[in-house]
Amino acid sequence: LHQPTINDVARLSGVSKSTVSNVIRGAEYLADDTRERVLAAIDELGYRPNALARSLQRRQSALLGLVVGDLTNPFYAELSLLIEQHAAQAGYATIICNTDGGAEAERKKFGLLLEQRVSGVVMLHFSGEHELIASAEQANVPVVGVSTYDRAFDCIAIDDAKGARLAVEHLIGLGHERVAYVPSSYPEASANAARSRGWSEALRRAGLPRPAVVNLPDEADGRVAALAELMDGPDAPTGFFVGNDVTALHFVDALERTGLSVPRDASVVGFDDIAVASLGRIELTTIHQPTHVLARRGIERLLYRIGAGSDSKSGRNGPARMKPQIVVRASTAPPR
Amino acid sequence: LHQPTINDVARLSGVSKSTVSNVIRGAEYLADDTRERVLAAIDELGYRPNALARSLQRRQSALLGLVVGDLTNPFYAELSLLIEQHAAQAGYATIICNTDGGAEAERKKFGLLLEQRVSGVVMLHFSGEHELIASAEQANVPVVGVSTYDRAFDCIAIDDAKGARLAVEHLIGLGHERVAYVPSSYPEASANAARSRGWSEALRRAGLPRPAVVNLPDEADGRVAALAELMDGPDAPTGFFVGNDVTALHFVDALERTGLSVPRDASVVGFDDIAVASLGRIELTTIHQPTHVLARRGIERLLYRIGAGSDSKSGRNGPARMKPQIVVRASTAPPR
DNA sequence: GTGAAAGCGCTAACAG
DNA sequence: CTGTTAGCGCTTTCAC
Repeated sequence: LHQPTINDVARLSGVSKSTVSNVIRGAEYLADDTRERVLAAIDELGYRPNALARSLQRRQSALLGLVVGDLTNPFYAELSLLIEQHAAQAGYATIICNTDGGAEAERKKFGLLLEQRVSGVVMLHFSGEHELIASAEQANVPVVGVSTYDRAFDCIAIDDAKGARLAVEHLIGLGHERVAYVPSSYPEASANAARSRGWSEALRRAGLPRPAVVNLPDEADGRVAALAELMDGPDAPTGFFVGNDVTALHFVDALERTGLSVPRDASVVGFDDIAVASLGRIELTTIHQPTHVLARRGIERLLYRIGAGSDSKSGRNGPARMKPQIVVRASTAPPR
Repeated sequence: LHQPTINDVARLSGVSKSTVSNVIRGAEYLADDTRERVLAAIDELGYRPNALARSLQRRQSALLGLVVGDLTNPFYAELSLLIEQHAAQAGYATIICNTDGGAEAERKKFGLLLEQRVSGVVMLHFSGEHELIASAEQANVPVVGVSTYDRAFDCIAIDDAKGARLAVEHLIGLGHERVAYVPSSYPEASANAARSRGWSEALRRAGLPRPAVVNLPDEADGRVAALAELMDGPDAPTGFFVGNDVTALHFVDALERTGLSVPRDASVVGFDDIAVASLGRIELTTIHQPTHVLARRGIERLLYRIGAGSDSKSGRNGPARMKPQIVVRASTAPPR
């Protein structure tokens, strides 16, 4: 009725608890026949080590936390997948927490993670509440940011400002003179800020004016109406740099529902290079993010810090910034 | 240096461990001032209950397992998100496991989950290895399938065969007489079988012949070549029912890369109704799946079975099947 | 090489 | 209403 424990195995194989423990953990100096007997007992009973007990005793769990703003965004779904894979490979199980980008949910889930005594946490989104990170570090659980930047923790991310500059320079190179910025609808605060900075920087360097930031309503109809109005005047932007691909997809959609066409009437550049962006029907020009590298290096960093254990801040590094690359597709063209 | 424990709280507030435990667990019959003192100590120390210890003692963790075949598929990403939300609301943390549809990864991750002593697991994909489920049930951890069907566990899913029939009947109604089936590339064994069954059933009822199943290569170039060949003859299918939306997107893409156009030269119906399917550029006709209902009912079922605890199979139900609905968009039209 | 013993941090009777 | 007690299943010295 109750799950077999190490005691049951010990009894059945006629050795002591500790011997069983030794074979489970693959200790050295074990008589071969002892090991065999124990192993036999283990699978006769279908014994499975209890990670709860082990973690309690070791004061170190095999759990990692993963905080995601919006799992529904393919970019984050892919990062999540990759991180889970790497974690599993290292023997860790991943507790996933979606925050919907909200600070409250984030705080609550973060608390959950700390109670579960995760050994570390990966943030794919951070609302900026520094106390959270402080409480984690104080509890000795390292935090790393992947594809999100904050000075509160180690992070590995793309150079957002540079990516934005690439995007805007591409548009400028095509001949666009009024290039607007459309922030992504899920506020990745830091990324948005950096991308917006890159945008104005590129404009400034080219000596071009800076059109108003285009904030669109969340729901589809409102978006179309707002866009129709925006695009009406003679000074309407002809090029748009959008904060991320998902938003860019919606943006193009809304634009085209107003009767305009991309790239004929307006050019659009996204950010992330999610899978659908390369579909023939979509062909979105965008800034590529190397998800595999981000995930791998993020996990490496986290595991290193977990391993480094109590020898304090030893592991703390400056933020690692990857070089962005632009992928030119068919959503951009010279202005009319 | 080490995290504060219940003992530290007890000492600081001058009461015993159990009293602290009582206030944490919100026991009744507590003197108000005792509670206050303890509460004060708790946040002075920044105490956080250790879920590991609690779970060990209670022989019941606050962890749920979530097994996903492909988190990269927006349909599963959304289900995962919803399930995590519901789980969190019920106080459970969700351990996510991607299997890539492989039986080996599934077995390995499933083992991980059982070692972590999850209280239950939700399968969004199942490779069919019944021993896994048996080992879980024997360890007293209930398993439910959401949007996947298998007789080994409780499940809540759409009626796949009926959905397939709707799709095919829609094509037939439009005048298509050669309607082929394109299985999804990630083999959801049971769903694929049921959808294929629904497809032939609809064809049979209409007295139409059954074209060969269209199995396409995984990589893009191969797909295009294979399709070009398939579409070449005079008896090429004019209507296609594709196993899921992601595959349908790729299918349309490949078709159009051969120089054909959808829906002019061929009609395509998908399955799932993922978000991108409704984009103006895509407008994929598809079978809608009520993700919210699936997730909610799946979790309800799981929590019920967890709660039902040892009073055995009491909770075991027949599979619940939801009615599918077709969403007609612009990827289907009468044949030329 | 193997066993005995002392906890890890918490809960849950059961006394007081 | 609060404290005492006995573990949950495992790891880890330290003797034998």
